[in-house]
Amino acid sequence: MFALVDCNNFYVSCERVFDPKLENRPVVILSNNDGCVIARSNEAKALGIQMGAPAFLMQKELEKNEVVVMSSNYALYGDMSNRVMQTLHELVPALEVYSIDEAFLDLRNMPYSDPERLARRLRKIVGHYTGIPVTIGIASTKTLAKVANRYAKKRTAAGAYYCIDTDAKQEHALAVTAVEDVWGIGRQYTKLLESQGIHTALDLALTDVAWVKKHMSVVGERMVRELCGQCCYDLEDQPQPKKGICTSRSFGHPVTEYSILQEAVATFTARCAEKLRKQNAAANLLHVFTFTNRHRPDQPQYYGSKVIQLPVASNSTMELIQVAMRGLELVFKKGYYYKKAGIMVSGIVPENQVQADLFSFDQRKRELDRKALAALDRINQRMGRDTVKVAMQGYNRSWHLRQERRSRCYTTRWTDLLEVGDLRF
DNA sequence: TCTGGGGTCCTAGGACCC
DNA sequence: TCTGGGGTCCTAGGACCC
Repeated sequence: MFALVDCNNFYVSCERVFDPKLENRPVVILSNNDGCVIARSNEAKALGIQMGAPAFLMQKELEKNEVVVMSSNYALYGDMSNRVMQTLHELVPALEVYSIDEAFLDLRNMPYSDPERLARRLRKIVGHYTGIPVTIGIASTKTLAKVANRYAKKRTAAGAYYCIDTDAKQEHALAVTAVEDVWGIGRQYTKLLESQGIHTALDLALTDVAWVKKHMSVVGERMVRELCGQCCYDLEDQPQPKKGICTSRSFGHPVTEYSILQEAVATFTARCAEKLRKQNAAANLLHVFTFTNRHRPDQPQYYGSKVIQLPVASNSTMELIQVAMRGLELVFKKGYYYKKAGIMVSGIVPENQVQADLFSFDQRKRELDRKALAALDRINQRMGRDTVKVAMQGYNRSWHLRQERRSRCYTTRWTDLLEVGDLRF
């Protein structure tokens, strides 16, 4: 059996742990730049506030209903996620972290003969240690565990658990799950399936596998098999090395100046280099892109993009920034209002398997860089991000995100520690 | 004024090899 | 009526996830 543990309204729950005044009130969390709604409390869901809705279009509605609107605080959510995952891992060692708020557990080797008892225990301990409420779905395949989790959430607003351990329960859960809510079915496949009269997960489970394979590839075939209880996806407890790493942001204000764009792109590149070093990898390709605001048809539109092959794979902040600046120079055109820029690195290889180049490879310089960067990572780890940085990243940050209502970094910054006197119930 | 960010997998088709 | 056969690598595009 697999269990899918999913944190309820995760970002809102994180905020509530440190600010109990948010309990029982409608709360929404906005995406970067305070753009769209990306998390909602149950009270906000009940008001009909949609996931992904642009905040500026809902201003009045949010005010009218006295909805608490907050910017997202990823330092907090990331840290709370680690705590939840660590707690789960202590209870069930075979764990796959599937996303910031979800984990699959492999229950095969657990001493509990009664999975529901285990679910109750997991909920209780995670709640006690972290303050985060979770919902648990248990079934014989990952896809069915997803179905069970969804079913549990629908059944009780508070979120609890559901275990698909008999054929009757399986059929029932599938029958009441809309096909669009199946893991792996998005907008396009929903359209296709609805047109064939396939409306529920049960309909899909009973569909001819050959037809599904023809129209939805092997991914669809596996989905159907998993819905029937035939396991196609095992637990992946070892995180796979990334094939591409991307850092990109929308700007708080449109950017027209080359030097500001340079600072932003240099900062994104530094972030990508950090991520590469963290997984002991280096990249062969660097992709620079920047574009204008497509929601402004009154302004001239432009999408600039350039991929550069590095002579030797690298994870050096200095080297990658130099390459990125060359790319940006080729891409930048004067006279546009840039909305967003980013860096993507790919062609990723393990750091210790970098193919050297006969002519441009300077072993000594690389070794010096490596030492300097290790020191830089240690300093920034201890003293905070960008305590030491490359000058090109600048001090200006006028391209900076809008984050008008962000909570404090309660768990990751000493100056933001909660004081007990802050809590007035 | 204003609409997120970061990923994965699969397939088809073209270019090329012997 | 009847194209040779068996491969690899790369890219673009489409679908999906949270």
